[in-house]
Amino acid sequence: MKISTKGRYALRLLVELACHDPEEYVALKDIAESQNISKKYLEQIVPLLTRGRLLATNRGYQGGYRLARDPSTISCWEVLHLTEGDMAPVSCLENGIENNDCPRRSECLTLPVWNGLYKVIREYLEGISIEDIATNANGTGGDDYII
Amino acid sequence: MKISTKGRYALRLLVELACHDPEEYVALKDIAESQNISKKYLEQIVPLLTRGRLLATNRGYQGGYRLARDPSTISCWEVLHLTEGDMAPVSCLENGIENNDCPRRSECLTLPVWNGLYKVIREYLEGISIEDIATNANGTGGDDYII
DNA sequence: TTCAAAACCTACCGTTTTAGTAGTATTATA
DNA sequence: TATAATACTACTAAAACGGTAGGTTTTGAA
Repeated sequence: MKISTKGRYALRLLVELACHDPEEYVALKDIAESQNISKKYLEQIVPLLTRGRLLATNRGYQGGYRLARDPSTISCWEVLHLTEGDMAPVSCLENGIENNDCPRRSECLTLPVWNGLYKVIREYLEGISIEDIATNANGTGGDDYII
Repeated sequence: MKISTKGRYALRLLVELACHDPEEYVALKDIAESQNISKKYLEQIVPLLTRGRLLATNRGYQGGYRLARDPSTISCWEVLHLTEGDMAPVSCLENGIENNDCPRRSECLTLPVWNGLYKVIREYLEGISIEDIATNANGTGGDDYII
């Protein structure tokens, strides 16, 4: 039950970009350095975000990445869904509870627990935007977000 | 970001026991059969629950397991914590946010996101007991728990 | 007292996922 | 055309996952 480095690094990268001029293209090298993440590994993560239309890219000299949308419209959920794949807490829910082909489905008493957990996680992460994080919008100076 | 079979099987086992006479010892063989889970694999999971004082056990002829506590006092959180280990969504939080020794800790903008996620997950799972599941306490006939 | 049914213990194992590294190709600008 | 950037693909060591296998110990009944 862990978020992998892919999702965590992607989030940090997007937050960092949200702190830059929205027009400016930032090179992966610089992000990797300031975030202390392997640039080569980031190269592998970033295409997930460009394909998901979260990042705009510029190749060649002085190229780099910038946010493709306003950071207030990009939710954590969207980022993690792109990088972590399906965020369902159990595989039985991966294609929606309706398309569950488990033979025990109808009698499974625990399935509603997982479905509710899925919902709780999704709603929490949908409620936090990249901008929220970049501006430390929980504000209180506390250690967590209360939405 | 998945609950493994250990946690899922453990939950199903406890729910099944909650449906039996609380005094009766049920053999693992029977649980494995009715739940369609490898008995040998369950043998590996069950000690986690006995050590956690959720199960009482009886060895030898006509032995088996029964719940050590009233199912209304056993929460999903407790079960998953015992079987899945620390349920923190990122390793940075595994020993509590205070004992995080990451050098980036103080400047890490994403940490509060994970801490809040941790909280949301914990509170949801703490709110559901084994008895709730066994009696299908969400009641509505819906697909998830709303606590 | 012996037999059988149960829990208990521990080693092993194939597969998948994770967290990268490495090298090359392509693109764009000065 | 040199250079600095992204893009793509292959590889890999280590860990986690989901079991299987085989033996030991305990207990109650015949």
